[in-house]
Order: sequence, then structure tokens, then C-alpha cells
Amino acid sequence: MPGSRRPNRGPSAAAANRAALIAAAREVFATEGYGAPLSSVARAAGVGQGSLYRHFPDRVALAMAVFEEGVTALEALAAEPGSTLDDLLALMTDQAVSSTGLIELVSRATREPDQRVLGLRERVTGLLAGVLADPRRAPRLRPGVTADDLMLVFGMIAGALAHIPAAERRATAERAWSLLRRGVEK
Amino acid sequence: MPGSRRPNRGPSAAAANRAALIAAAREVFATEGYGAPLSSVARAAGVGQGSLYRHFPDRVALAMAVFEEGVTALEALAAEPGSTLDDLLALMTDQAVSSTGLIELVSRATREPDQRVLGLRERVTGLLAGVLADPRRAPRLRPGVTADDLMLVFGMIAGALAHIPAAERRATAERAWSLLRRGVEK
Amino acid sequence: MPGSRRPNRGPSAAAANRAALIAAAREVFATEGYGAPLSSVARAAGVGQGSLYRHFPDRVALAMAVFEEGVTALEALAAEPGSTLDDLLALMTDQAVSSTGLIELVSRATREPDQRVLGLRERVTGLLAGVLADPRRAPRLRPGVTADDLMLVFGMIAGALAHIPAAERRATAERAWSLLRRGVEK
Amino acid sequence: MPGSRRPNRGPSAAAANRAALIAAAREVFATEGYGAPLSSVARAAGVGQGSLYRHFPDRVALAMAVFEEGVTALEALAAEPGSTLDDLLALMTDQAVSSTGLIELVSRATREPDQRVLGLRERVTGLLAGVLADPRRAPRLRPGVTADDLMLVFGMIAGALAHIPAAERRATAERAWSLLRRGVEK
DNA sequence: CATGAATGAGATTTCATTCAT
DNA sequence: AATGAATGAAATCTCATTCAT
Repeated sequence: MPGSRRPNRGPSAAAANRAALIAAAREVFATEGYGAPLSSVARAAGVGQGSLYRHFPDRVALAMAVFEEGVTALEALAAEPGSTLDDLLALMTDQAVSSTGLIELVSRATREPDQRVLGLRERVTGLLAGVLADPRRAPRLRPGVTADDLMLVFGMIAGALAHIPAAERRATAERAWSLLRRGVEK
Repeated sequence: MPGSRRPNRGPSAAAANRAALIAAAREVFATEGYGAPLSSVARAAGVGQGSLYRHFPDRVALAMAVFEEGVTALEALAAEPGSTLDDLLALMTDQAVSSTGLIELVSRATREPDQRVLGLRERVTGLLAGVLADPRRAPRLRPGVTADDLMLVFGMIAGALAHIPAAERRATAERAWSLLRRGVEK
Repeated sequence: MPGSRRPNRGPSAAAANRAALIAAAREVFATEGYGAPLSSVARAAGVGQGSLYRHFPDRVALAMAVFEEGVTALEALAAEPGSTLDDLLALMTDQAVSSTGLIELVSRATREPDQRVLGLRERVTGLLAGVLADPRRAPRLRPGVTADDLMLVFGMIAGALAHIPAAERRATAERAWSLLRRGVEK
Repeated sequence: MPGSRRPNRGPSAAAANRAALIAAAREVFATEGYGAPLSSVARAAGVGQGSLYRHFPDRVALAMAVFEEGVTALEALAAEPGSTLDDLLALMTDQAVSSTGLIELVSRATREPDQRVLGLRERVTGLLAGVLADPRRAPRLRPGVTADDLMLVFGMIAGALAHIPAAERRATAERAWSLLRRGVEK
């Protein structure tokens, strides 16, 4: 079967491959969940299995790369002086809506305590705490709610979104937030 | 080496085997998660693989049986005239705390729309609706909150509990409920 | 491609499968060396991969089974009152001649100190020691030569046979023994 | 991230690279055995994989280069008028003790009859034969022992050393030689 | 009806080798 | 000529499922 082999595009393809792998992983994790076979990721990226393992030695490394930019975006937003807690939560929700994988990764965090994942959690918790510290940036928050509480809330939102069809996630997230904001009791 | 094989205890063992499989599955799903090898379930039940498949043709059938009695207990509670929504939610929370498997099963529900799982959801939604219909049984509920909302809340609680160590689930569930009850905003 | 699947011959095939695996492993280890792919062993035995792993969870377990009977034969020979050290060494040499795998396994013994392999070595050393203890059974042995020395000698013979074509092993073993018996010095 | 790449030091680095590869291979073969991944050799040499393949198109070519100097040293020693067989055997033993890789390579020799390896064997056999031809250089040798016999003896020593921990090799070699010199029989 | 061995598809991972730069 | 990323063919091992007994 000559020609069926993918051409070796050489080292210059490295950056493109890496990006393709991250994009493919984002898609595959979102579609099939965080446990999806890594071989599907390689296939979806149009990249050999070996290349995947060269760039990302394990599943967590790949996931970290996928979510790294999400967290970076959160950090950038938090760093803007005018940004509010609501802005941050909205962005986090957007990310959750678009990627179940992040949800699963973060929610798995305490079960398989991989240092890298814990570090990811730390970063998010930290930036939430930073915003919470300034009352003007979180004017409507009920006093006493902590950054850890918000992480829990995020886990709850995420849990509500996990495994439901992509089409319904946006609406479900809205509904979950409306319940969470006001509470279910009078 | 004949005799090393577990004796065939005959048809009369069927019921006992079924019960043992359900008990083992509850335990294994709770310990190793919903994706645990079915062979572990059979082994834990002290039953052959074939028997497992005879009783439960697939993973969902087994899971259904496991949670059937949980739902039955909810129904029984709902049927008691004096029971309140709070009682029901407390029982559901207990079940979630004690079994990650249920959480995973229910949260997977809409993704792999297995009719049997959907039926399970229906039953729970139905009994919640029944209780909600009587304001005296749900005195503190904010007006406008529906049974579907409560299912979503349950999914959120479940998501918050998924994948965290068993030892922390009770406390996490309490914290999640306290946030959910009053809301995170002033 | 229907029909290409090997039929499930049922549990009654277990013993035959196990024997076939041992025979295949003996052959494959002899032909391709101890590091040969286990999948070739399964293929050569006409057995599924899973069956191989069921019977022998790892390479060492398979090797142990292969050589178990060799060691048993040695023990039986040593247990015969009339047997001499020369008889034993002749049998060991025969075994080495017919199976390079044993050689490699035993020579690897101290590098990957698997308890099972060490146990195998112990058994052989022990039976040699038993025979050595009775001067009538080892009349020609130079005084001071221990069972450990003989194990070393065996390792040397084995090393000399390793990796040489089967056809030359018998003659090579003879030559090695003749050098070892009399020594290379005057 | 340009610059993270090792600089291309140009053609002048060729000789240095070659030497580094040989040194690294000697070390790696000794440590991890002859089957060690060639990528480890390249890494240990601080050289790209491609350079390794440019210098040494296959594993044997690399091994040949590694042992070439060992054989050269033997030839140099044999060429010294005053050197004895004992001197030669001592040097060969030293080499075996310090490098399992040589052992494995030479013991594989007849199995994968690579011409280059056979040539290496020829050279060693030849120089032994040269020394044997002069009785004054091998005064203690039992008459009738040939150069081929000594190669076999070397294979036996090597076999005895293969796969045992480096720390024990010296003592094991001594013991093997003492048995071989005087023989195990009275 | 129970048993548990048999089966093979598939997931992960490693490495020899090629090749664009 | 050097570099190291790309490639995919194995090899290992796991498990859902089937089926002879």
C-alpha cells in the first residue's frame, strides 16, 4: 500500500503538530470525554502516535496543554483592573460549556492527585481569591463566600454540564447559575 | 484439577447470585467508579462471569438494578404523607454520598440516552414533582423552582462529589447544599 | 471476514491450551531467545492472547512453567539412589542443549532478581549439593568444588551454548565439558 | 523556541561526535546491555539521532566501533614479543568484566552471522593462534588446546558474567578461571 | 442454569529509522 | 554534515463478551 504512509513533514511541522494535537485533544476530550483514547487524538490531529508521545508524554501533559491557555485567559482577565468577579465566572462558564474535558480533569483533581493538575487548581483558586479580596470587584457576592466555595460552585456547574449534549450546555449552564445565584430557598 | 471450580449450586442459587451481584456492583462501582471491570464485580460476588451476563446483559442493566432499590426507597419516602421535600433531598444526597457510581450513571444519562436510565430519571423527577405540588411539603422552596430544577441541582451536587475521596464527600455535600440553598449572591 | 475467528473450544480446552502454550514457549524461547514476543508464543500455540495471559500472567510465569518440568526431572534423577553427579550434569547439559531459553532465564537470575527464578536456582543448587555430599556419587570430582561452583560451571556451559545454532550445540557442549573437566592447564 | 536546539557545530564536529558516540555506546551497552535503545546512546553522546545513523548505520556498526579498540589493544599486546597467553587472557577477561555488551555481541556472533562480527572473531582467534604457536609464550597450556578452544573458553567466561551485577563480575571471573584452569575433576 | 476459560479488539507505549531543515 | 522531530510497526496487556461443559 505505497503512499498510505503519512509524509514526514520534518521538524518544521513540530509547532503545527503540537497545535494540531492540542486542538484535536480539545475536541476529542469535549466529544468523548477525558478518558478518550489518545490514539483518536493523534488520528484527529493527523499526526503519528509517536509524535503525540513526544510532545505530551502522558494524558495529563496533553490535558494541561489544552487547558493551559484557558487558565492563562482567566489570569489575563483577572489582571485587568476593571474586571469583576462576574466577568471571571462568565469566562469560566464559557470554558466549561465548551469543554467537558476541563470539567473532568479538574473534578478528578483530588482523586488522582497529580501535582500538575493540583497546580492548575491552585492557579484558578488564587486568581479568584485575588478578585474576591477587592469588594468593589465582587459587589454582589454574599459575604462569607470564599474562593474555595467558588471552586466548588464551578465543580457543580461543571458536573451539571458533564455528559450532556453540547447543544444543551449553554442553556443548562444558565439555569444552573440562576439557581446558584439566588438559591433554591426563599 | 476438578473441584477447584466453584460448584454449580443449581437454579436455586439464581436469586442469591443476583443479590450478590447487585451488592458487589454497588460496592465496586462505589470504590472503583462506574467504569470498573465487570469481571471484578463477578469476582467480588463470588459468581461466574457468565452468570453476571445471564442476570444483567450489560453494564447498564447491572447499574439499573443497583440503583433500582435506591429509587424505590425514594418512592417509598415520597409516598409517606408526612414526608417533606427536605427529607427527599436528604435521602438523595445520602445516596450520592455513598455511591459515586450513581452519580456517574445519572450524569451520563443524557449522553448515552439509554431508555432505561432515562426511565430512572423520569421516576425520580416524577416523585419530586409530586412533592412539589403540595406547598405544605415544600414550605421553604423558592416559588418557581421546578422538579427539573431540582434534578439539575442534584446533578450539580453529584458533579461536585464525583471523583473526590469518599472521606470528603459528606462535608463537600453539606457545603454544596448550603451554597445552593441560600445562593451565592446577597 | 466471518469464520476467521478461532472457535471458542470451551473450558475443556484449558489443559490442552496450557500444554500447548508451554510447548510453544519452549520452542519459541529456544528459537528466538527468552525475549521473544509473547504474542508469537500465543500464535504458535494456536491460542488467543488473553488465554496466554490468563494462564501465565507474565513472562517469568511462562518460563517457570516451561522449565519446571526440567527441574522436576533433575530432582527425580537426584532422588534415585544410584544416580551420580555425572548423570545429573549430563541431564542438565541435555536440557541446556535443547533450550537456550533456560540458559538465558537462569543467567538473568541475579540481574532481575525475581523470587520465582531464584527459587528455581535454589532447587537446582540444592539437589546438586545433595549429590555432592555423598562422595560415592561424585567420585571423580576434585575436592573443594562446591554446588555453587557447579552452578557457575553450568552458567558457563550455558553461556557457551547461548545464541549458537541448535545444530552445533551438542558438539559445543561436549567440547566445553572436556575443557572444563580436565582444565586448560597442564 | 529557537536556540533550544543544539547548535550545528558543522563538519568539524564530525570526529568529535564519532568519538562521543563510541564512548557513550560503550557506557550504555555496559549499563543497559547490548539491546539498549540507540536513542539513549545518542542522548548520552549529546548528539542527534541522525548523526548516530550517519556515523553508524546500524547497531552492529556501532558495536563494532566500540569493540574495535578492544581488539586493537589485544593485537597490540599480542604483538609485543614478551607477552604471554596469560597476559592476553587477562586482558580479554578485563574487557569482559567491564563490558557486558561485548559479551552479548560476541555470543550472538554465530546466531546472526554478521560478517563484521565474524571478522572480529577471526581477528581474535588469529592472534590467540599466533601466541599459541610459540610454546614459550604459553608454557602452562595443556597440549592440544587450540585457539578455538580458547575462544570457547572466553565464551564460557562471558556467559558466566552476562547478566550478573557489575559488582560481582570480577570475583565471578576469577572463580570461573580457577575452575577452568585446573578442571573440575581430579 | 452456573461456571470460568477462551477470544480478540483495542489501548498504551517504545523505538528503529527516515527526512525536512 | 548535524539536528531532532516525525513516523508507524510492533509489543504488552486489559476487558467485554461468548460459549462449551
